[in-house]
Parts: sequence; C-alpha cells; structure tokens
Amino acid sequence: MSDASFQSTSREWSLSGSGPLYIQLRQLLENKIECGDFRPGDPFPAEREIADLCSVSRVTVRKAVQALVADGYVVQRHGSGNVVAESVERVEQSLSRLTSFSEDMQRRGRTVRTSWLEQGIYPASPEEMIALGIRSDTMVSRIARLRIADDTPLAIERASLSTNHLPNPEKVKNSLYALLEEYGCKPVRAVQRISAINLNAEDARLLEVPLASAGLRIERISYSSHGQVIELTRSVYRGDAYDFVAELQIGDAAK
Amino acid sequence: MSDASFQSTSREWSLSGSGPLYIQLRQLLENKIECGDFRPGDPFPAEREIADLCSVSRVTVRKAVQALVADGYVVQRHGSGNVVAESVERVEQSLSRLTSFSEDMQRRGRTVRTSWLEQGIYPASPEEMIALGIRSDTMVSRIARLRIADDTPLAIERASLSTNHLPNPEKVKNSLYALLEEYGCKPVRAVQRISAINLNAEDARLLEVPLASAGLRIERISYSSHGQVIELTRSVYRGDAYDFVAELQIGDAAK
DNA sequence: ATATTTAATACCAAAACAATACCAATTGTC
DNA sequence: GACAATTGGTATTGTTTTGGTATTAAATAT
Repeated sequence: MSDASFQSTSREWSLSGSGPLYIQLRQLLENKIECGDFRPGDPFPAEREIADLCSVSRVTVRKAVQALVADGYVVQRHGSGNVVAESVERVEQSLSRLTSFSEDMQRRGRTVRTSWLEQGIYPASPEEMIALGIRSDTMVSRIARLRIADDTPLAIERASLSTNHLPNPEKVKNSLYALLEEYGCKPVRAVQRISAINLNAEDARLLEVPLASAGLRIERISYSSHGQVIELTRSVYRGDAYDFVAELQIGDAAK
Repeated sequence: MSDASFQSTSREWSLSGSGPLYIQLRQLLENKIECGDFRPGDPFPAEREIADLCSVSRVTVRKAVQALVADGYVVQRHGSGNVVAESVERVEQSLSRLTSFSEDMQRRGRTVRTSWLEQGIYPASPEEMIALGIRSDTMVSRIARLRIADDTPLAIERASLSTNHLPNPEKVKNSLYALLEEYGCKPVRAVQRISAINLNAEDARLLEVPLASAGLRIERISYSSHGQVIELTRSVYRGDAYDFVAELQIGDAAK
C-alpha cells in the first residue's frame, strides 16, 4: 500500500524512448519478464497499477499487455488479475528414477536383439541443432536402431550426437556409452521427457502395429559431468508391449 | 472487539500486511505451524476463536484454514474441531508432484478445476482385488475425478482403496492423503507403471479428444510403511497436452 | 483535406473478497 | 437417551478489485 518508489532492479518504470508509448511499454514489460524481474508463475502487476507507475493511460497499458498476451508471455484473468505465463504450453510433471530398457528386459527374462536402421553422419536438423547446441552448418552423427525382444519389435531408438563427441558412428556395435567412454565424454546425467503419441506410418511399420497405435515417446538429453550436452535420443516404444516403471520414496526424511 | 492486542506467543495475531486478508492469515497460520507454535498432533484453534483474535470474519478464517487443509497441514473434523496434521506435508508434496496439478498449473497461470466422476463404495473388480490384495467378496472405495485446466480436461484419475483404509470415500474433498492420515495409513512408497494406450470411448469423451487418440496411462500402487498396499490409482493423461519429465543420474550412483 | 494511428476519459462486466445469518454434526452433561 | 453447547459447513449478499469495451480527441501519415 505504501508508495511505490521502490525499485526492484536496474530498470525503472520510465518511458523515455521515442515512438508510440504502447510499443515502448511492451518492450519494457517484456524485458522485465525476460530478465526474471517478474517470475513466471506469479502475478503480473494490475493494469491500473502499471498505468500509475508509468503515468500513462490504462488503455495504453492494456494495448501493451495485450501484445504480451498474444505472444504468450502473460495470461489474463478477469476479476483476479494477470499472471506471467511459462512459455511452454505443454504441461510437465517430474518423475523420479526410471528403469532402463536392458534392465527391464533382463528382469523379464527376454532375449534382446538389435537391428540397425541408420548409422552415419548427416546434416543437423533444426531440432538437433537446438538440443545439441550446435551451429547450422554442422554435421551430426546419427544412430538409429530397432530393439527387438523375443522377435517382437519393441522400440525405435534414434540417437544424435555432435561429431566432436562421436566422429565415427559406424563403429558403434553394441553399447554406445562404452564407445563414448573411450572418448572421455561419458554422460552422467540425463533428462527424459515422456509423452504419448499416435505412431506415424514409418514407426508403425517398423514396430509392426497398426497405423496410429499409441506409442510412448521418450526424448532424452544426456549431459557430461561438465554440463555439456552429449546426446539427444528420441525413442518410440510400443504402447501395447512396454511399460516404464518408476519407483518413488515418499520419505518423512524431509526437514 | 478492541482488546485484540493479546498475544499468545512470539508472533502476534495482527494482520498488517497488504493483499487479501485470507492470504495473510493463511501465511500467519502456516508460520505458526512451521515454527512449532502449534505442534503436529493436536488441536488447532477453533475458527471463531481465530476470527475474534484477528478481528476478521469467520468465513475469512475458513478460507485460510481450507487452504491449509488442501495442503495437508490441517485436518478438519465437524463438531469436534480442527487438528494439526502430522508431517503429511511432505507426503502431499511428493505425491502432489505426480497427481495434482495445482502447483504446476498455477505456475503457468492456469485455473484448475476438478470434476468428480465417482465417489463411493463398489464391488471390487478383478484388477483391484489383485492389486489391493483383497478377497473377492470385499467392497472397495473408489474416487474418480477429472482434472481440468482452463476448461481443457487434462487427466482422469481413478483411485481404489480398501474400505478398511478409506471407509468413507464420499468425504474426500480436497486432499485424499490428509484424510488417509486420520486413519493412520499414510503411503510412504509407490511404484508407478507408465505406458501408452489408445483411449477408449469413455476416456476420449471425457478428455474431449478423438477416439483412439494416444494417452499416457499411469498405474500407481502406494504402500504403507508396513509394506501394505494402500491405494491403486489408474490415471490417464492426454497425450497431446502432457509430458512427464524424469531426471536420471547415470553411472556409479545407481543402485 | 482525409484517413489512420494513437492515447485519453468514462463506463461495463466478471470474478474475487469478506461479512451476515443460518444449517448440521459432534461432544459433553444432565 | 435427551438436550444444550460447541464446532465445522453452507447459502446469500453487498463491496471491492480487476479486466473488458465504447467513445472521443489529438497527432500523424497519406
């Protein structure tokens, strides 16, 4: 309630630039979000409040805010106020540890076979560029294999690595990680994103299931001990034949 | 009431901050619990008492208290009074990461709604009998709810419990785990099985997606500290709107 | 001059907030 | 067991806050 001359960070609330006010204001607000001045998740200042702070009309503020809404920066909520949104529209939830493919298969006593689909060096796709953090003119090593358990195709694994980390993808025979260890870039941490998809034509054929069957899609990014991205692996598992098992401890250990 | 300057402990009962009263009050009460002012185990001040102390309406107190109930801090008991819950908060938080959206959704500025589909006692299905380890003539408590964010249905949760552990499923309002705490059977461990399915007619209708769309199916079995099965929860998430994220440590730390 | 953009004023509508009054369940006492 | 006191539960309503919209006037571009 007290006066708002308090100033949280380096940037102020003054509009001293040139051009339309609502454009300047939009820039100002966007910066405040990008800088982390407004944390995604919590309330965005009310429109009248911003209007007072910047000494402009509320409609001007509105125009700026609406531009941010259009770009997905903030969500408007009539009666309760606006909030800073997270940029992703897909909802995420965390799990603890997951069992790995081989681990799981062994436990179920099944025989595992691998069929190679792809093994070589190719121009990087946009998705690979982003995930691996490489430039557009770089090549990447790709390894794609079909996992077969007891003559039933279970999963397709497509791994992409920078050629720095894996210059000779054709040499991978069994364990990718064993070879990586030779080059001294062993992954120590990984983040997996698990979602459900309807299989496309190619994947459905490979997995020998009808088109549009449900599949588990797992995108994994592995990091070295230095925090460097090592590999991007996109896998698709047959939904009708594979389960991921996660075990959680719900400890009182907290506090 | 003028003489509210009375002060029971280190902290006062005055609300001098800014913002909605019930939020301030919630904060105040939560602090008192965290500080050990109210010890877990026994009685929480009556609502009318708090109302007098803070010179606010009882409904305001109620709203604050209900927020605490939703987070598992307090258990309400009609007629006899409220009770400070045990260290449920960690349980709630951990399981919360898996089941409830509220936190994640609020972070994204989305409004969360829950629609109850089923709440009662029914004859056990074969699957439930096996998972819960009960005899064929036993009844089970079922709770089924639809999780909705911004008018977009995101998930269906179907929980089944033995009637020994949850004799009154219709009483579950917010937190299932807070209620379970009353009966002294709180889950400490859970195993989740994640798979992909093509949604059946009913689930597709509820989630407002085309028939046979891909969905994430998560089956969770929670255990008490005695290794007894507490609950079986079968959830279905919209594949096009939900990701699960898992972070893994690779290598030595395993096992 | 005329049309478009810009920004202000004033008013509308929806949601949340908080208070009053009343209902229902449990407990203790007689 | 009946009854009263205490406690949580609910409905209703008025107020406040907040976003939403129409209108209008000035500035700018065409």
